[in-house]
Amino acid sequence: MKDAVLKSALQLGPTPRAGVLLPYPLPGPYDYKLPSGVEVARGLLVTAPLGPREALGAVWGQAEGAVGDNRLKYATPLEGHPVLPADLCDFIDWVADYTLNYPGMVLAMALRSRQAFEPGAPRTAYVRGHETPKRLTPARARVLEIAGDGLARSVPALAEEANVTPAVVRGLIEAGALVGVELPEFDPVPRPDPHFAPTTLSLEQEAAARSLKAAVAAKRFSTALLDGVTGSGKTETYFEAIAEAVAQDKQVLILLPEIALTVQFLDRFAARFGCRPAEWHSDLGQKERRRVYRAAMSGEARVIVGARSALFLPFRALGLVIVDEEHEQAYKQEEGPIYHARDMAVVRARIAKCPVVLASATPSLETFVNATGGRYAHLVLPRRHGNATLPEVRLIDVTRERGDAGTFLSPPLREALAATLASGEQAMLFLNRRGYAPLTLCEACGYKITCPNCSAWLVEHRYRRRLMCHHCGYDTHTPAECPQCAAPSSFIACGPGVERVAEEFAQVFPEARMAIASSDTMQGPGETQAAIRAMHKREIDVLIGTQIVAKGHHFPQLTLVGVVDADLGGSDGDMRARERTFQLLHQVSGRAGRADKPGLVLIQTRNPKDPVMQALAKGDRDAFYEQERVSRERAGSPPFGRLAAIILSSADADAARDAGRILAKAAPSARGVKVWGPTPAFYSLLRGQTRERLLVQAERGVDIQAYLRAWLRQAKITGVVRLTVDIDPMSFF
DNA sequence: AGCACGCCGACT
DNA sequence: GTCGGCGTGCTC
Repeated sequence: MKDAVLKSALQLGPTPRAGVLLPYPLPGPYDYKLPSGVEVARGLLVTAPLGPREALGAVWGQAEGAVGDNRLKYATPLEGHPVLPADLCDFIDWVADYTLNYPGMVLAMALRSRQAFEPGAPRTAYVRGHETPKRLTPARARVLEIAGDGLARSVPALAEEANVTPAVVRGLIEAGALVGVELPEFDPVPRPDPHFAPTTLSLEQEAAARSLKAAVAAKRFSTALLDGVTGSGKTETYFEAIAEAVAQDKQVLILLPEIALTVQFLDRFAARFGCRPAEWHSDLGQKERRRVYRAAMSGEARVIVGARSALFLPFRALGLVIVDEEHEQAYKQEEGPIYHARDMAVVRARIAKCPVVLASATPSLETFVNATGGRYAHLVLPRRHGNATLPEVRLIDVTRERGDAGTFLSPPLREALAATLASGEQAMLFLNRRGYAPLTLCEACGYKITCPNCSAWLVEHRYRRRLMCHHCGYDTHTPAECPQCAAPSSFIACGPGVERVAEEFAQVFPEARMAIASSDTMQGPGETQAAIRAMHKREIDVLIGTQIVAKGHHFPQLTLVGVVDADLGGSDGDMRARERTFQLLHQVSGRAGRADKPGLVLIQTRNPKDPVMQALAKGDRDAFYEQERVSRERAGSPPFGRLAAIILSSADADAARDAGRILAKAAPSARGVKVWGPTPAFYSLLRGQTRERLLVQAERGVDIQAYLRAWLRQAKITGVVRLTVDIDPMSFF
């Protein structure tokens, strides 16, 4: 086969040459010969020999010619010559350039599911043939009767319907009584119907929807922030934009921050459009992956909901991109090529010349600045849908209102819980900390139990009777005696985790029915759903949980939310800490008091004067954002300045530190650029790797990528130290 | 990313 | 004397 290709190439005139991008960390495309007659088309998928192996790659342009002709090997187009869309190729180049990654490694994200390109295995189904078998047993008769309706069925389907073994069906095929017909590999992807069940929108929703639909109809790049509190109906509003795009025969990409949310989302989508959209995320089965990938590439899949990686799907006719909960941290990819999916979604849309909609109740400051500054359209949905009112938020100063030592529910919170339970309503306690206690220390000598692989405390998980590292998964049991001073059973638990709050709650309210929801008490999403269902069915009165309960669940009877410790994550120096705290607590607060019942939110804090707490108590989001904007502008922080982090990691601690020093010394001086560090990363030891960080801070107009490229080109980091660049890091550490 | 080539310690 | 450690370099 391959010989034939080679031979024909030699005989039939000139051999085309092409630059082929391969999914490896190579500086650029490699030159290959193509079989004669094959056009050098950007995006053409090929297999190409690279050293000892055969790699999947894509034609990226004309051959460079730097490598001698005699050394060029043949790349072979994939069967059917599938071509990656031009806008995807441009996007890949752009991302590589922006994130300072090898283009091949970015291409690798688009080619992740290799199987998607292998020739499809068509399914064979069977219909009644002309022959009638000589021996017509009752089993055979049943099969033939079913097949008599002319509908093509697979062997297992026929066998099941006729209640016979597949062997009977095989026998009939053998006898010619059933004949095979080839079916396409997959059933057709259902097409969302824009007119299936249009929603009645409020006036504000209607106005926003009209604006979004106009943007879709304009078929050019634009950006809009859909800004509305929880329950204001953002989803229904952007569904109208989706309806418009589908009606225009365009494809839609909806990004969600995590797959856990999709089940609910898929159902809502189906209620509006008559079928579920296609899904794309990391734990999709191989077959489904292949199906969705191909359907994206053929244009058959109109709407695809996915996590970050869906940005790299080969959409044939992308007409709208939606980033829901655009402020979510989960959009930041922290491994491999580091990128922010929200920002890349904007770029993807710009290259595809289509609108992008960012939706949030608590936008990132970057997006807020862009929207209020006029760069993005700012569509505001000011009210909750229906008559539901926003909850009342009260701060509890735990430095004054404290209970007994070692308790975490203050007297006012206990009173409110008691009142809520007495009135037969539901409550939620929120604490963004898994496990029983975040720190275990020796009472005798002060020794703190830490992870051997990471510079982090081990967290006690009392249900599992383990001490666990939340960074690398290391776990162990509590030692019988202190490894430092050998004092027996001297360990005490410090601080609260959800398990400990649940324990205290059960002591105070022994008759109340409660459940804990945390990513580790739950055995996967199924159990989370169970806890949430129990809450819905009122089988429990109180749900105690981590962030997992903060997102997207509507409990009509939930009228009280207690935030056990609002001061977590208040690490000063991180410019986004306040913003994040605000976003999280706002989201949690939004759980209280829906469906006409007034809600109450009690926030326990040691700093009631803090602007974040004040903003929450007064319900004045924009004043808080404005204050944050000013402080960021003053500090030259994003979006008023640019940041990049360089991370040096190595199993050899000294090597990482040396590399950091050498690199810092080699930093070129440039106008408007400051280089900080090296300093140990916040978790300086992570999974056994020592990590040093340098931070580049640049003024807004500086080409920070060019600066980094010039710097890193001359300072070669070698061997055991790995260098990673994080453009637009989310924190300073 | 793989994989091969190439120089220094504990084994048949 | 060899087998094998992983450090460096190459793949069109």
